[in-house]
Amino acid sequence: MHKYRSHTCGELRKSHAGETIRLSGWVNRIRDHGGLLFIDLRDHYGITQIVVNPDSEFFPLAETIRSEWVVTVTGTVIERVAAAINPKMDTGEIEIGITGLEIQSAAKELALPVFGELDYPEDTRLKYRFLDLRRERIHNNIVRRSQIISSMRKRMVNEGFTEYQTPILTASSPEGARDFLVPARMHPGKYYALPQAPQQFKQLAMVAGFDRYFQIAPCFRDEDPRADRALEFYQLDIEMSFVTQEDIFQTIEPVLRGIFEEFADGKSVTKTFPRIPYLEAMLKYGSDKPDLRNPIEIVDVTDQFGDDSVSFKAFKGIVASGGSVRAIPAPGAASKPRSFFDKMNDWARKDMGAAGLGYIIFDEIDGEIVGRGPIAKFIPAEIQAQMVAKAGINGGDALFFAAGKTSTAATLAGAARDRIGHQLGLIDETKFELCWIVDFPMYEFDEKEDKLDFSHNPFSMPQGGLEALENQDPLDILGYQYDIVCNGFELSSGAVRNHKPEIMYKAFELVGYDKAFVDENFGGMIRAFEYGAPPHGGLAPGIDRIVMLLCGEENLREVTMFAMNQQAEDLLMGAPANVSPKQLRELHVRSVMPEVKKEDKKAD
RNA sequence: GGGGAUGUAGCUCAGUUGGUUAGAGUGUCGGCCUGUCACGCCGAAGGUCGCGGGUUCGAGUCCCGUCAUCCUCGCCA
Repeated sequence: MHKYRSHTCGELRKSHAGETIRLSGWVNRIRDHGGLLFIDLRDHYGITQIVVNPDSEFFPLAETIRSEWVVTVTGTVIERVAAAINPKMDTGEIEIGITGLEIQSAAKELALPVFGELDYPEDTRLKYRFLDLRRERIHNNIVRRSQIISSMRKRMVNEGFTEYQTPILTASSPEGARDFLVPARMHPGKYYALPQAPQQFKQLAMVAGFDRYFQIAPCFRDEDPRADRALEFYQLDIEMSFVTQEDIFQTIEPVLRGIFEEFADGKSVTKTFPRIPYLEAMLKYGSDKPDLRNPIEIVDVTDQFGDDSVSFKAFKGIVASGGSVRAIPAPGAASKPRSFFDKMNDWARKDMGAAGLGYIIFDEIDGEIVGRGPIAKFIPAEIQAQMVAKAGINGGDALFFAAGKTSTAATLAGAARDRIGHQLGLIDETKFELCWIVDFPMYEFDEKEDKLDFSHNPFSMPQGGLEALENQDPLDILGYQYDIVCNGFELSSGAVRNHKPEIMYKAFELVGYDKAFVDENFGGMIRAFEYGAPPHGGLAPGIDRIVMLLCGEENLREVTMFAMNQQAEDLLMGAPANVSPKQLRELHVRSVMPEVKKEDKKAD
């Protein structure tokens, strides 16, 4: 018999009764009846109950065993009597009568109990990740992640894509996120950068004639992490040649829908992804990553508040100065207490930094819809009726109002839409609602820098091409740029690329970068485009976020085997860490520590 | 860097208007227990109430500062 096991802990059934077998695993749980001892033995595959009788020579040893020890058990498969069957366990119809026991590895008192579904502090979980990962939920998540990635590969290959690798040590590129840098030992003072994405490489692969590229690509961005954002993450990176935006949609939508359907676990998945222009998304949902499970749709009521008959000065002033007012329906909110509306207002002021949220509550009285609330008296019934009609609401509903500069009002309205949707329980948790957001603007005005900037991806093809760049107001130019959004999370970003050098130079010129800058920073790609570049495009769905959604989790760490905390520290491995002076010398690097605040300065 | 929440036994938590010796569950240790599967029963050990200062006759509780963790804003083309 094999030294450690003949079967796994999830394998044995009634049909094995009478066989002599050997199992190895962790002790999940012990029930000591004094005269009779039960051990639940767990491995990756399942749990099997071991029985030890007091007349067994191994009884004294078995009594010393504790949770999470690793043991090897030899024994006979016994069919349980009817009363002893545990229908909750796959192996619940049998148990193992022990004839041999070997302790492979004992365990200290646990810093983190494996058994049970309790929540534990993140730092403890991360420090003892090897224990945490033994726990059923996260263990299953990690396995599911592997299955999802495996399915992605299979689907991509079936669509005629080929997987290629691109460098991890590459050149820093300006714009975008902060790069992780790696000192170049052989080139004092110079640095490699870890790729934020293999963007330029996959485009170069297209120029090289490979077509239909994909990669499970590791990406690195040195920015502060969030629940849905990590320093290092994986993209299903995709690029195709000789394609229009429509070709890309037709190719990728089935892949992504297929992945979601395969792992949705009973939740419904959007059949045909709606395509929502960016401007429409910003108006109706106040976000470029709308949660379409939320039925609320925002409407613009700037004209209503601008009407001469309205005397609500705060909003009239905003309208007069070119701002906007957006109305957010709150279905059924009329029955909510005053505190519901006050709290929304407090939230807008405190969390959103807004002046506040106006609101009107609408009641149906004798067949007529009548508004009430602090600002209702400033708005004539006729104007209120226009708002009701525009928002498509009824008696018993309310309208919140977000006012300000158009972009500010839109964003505030979007945040309010999310909040109202959640608080009124309008979010259908049984759905994956996917959509394309299309027609992103090429440029936006950067208020802080007081200059024009790329709003999305500088390598995208502007709609209208060179002609648009030369003749249109840059802020009106749209790009062949698109996102995939699911349940309020941006899953993917992509574009038809700009493969013409003259359009590239012009696109950069508009944001203040001259030819020399482009040549210096994107020299490889520009050069490539001068030697026969195919029209091409692609996108890059974020694998971690997809897995997170499909596992029903709200944090990437729940689907990441070895994760960092929010301070970007690996508490298990102790990264980042000091290195020796010798290592630094070899790299021609010296640390310059930040200045310490005065009161902290203490001799130690 | 800003905002919010949290911090009490190995772990999960309770702890009232400030008032005697800070509790429970679980785990650990000891005893009992032959059909449990969150086994049960009895007992014991286990605490810098995150840390520092202040108010007070008296602080886990109130105040100030600070640290840590998470969420979030900035940031993430």
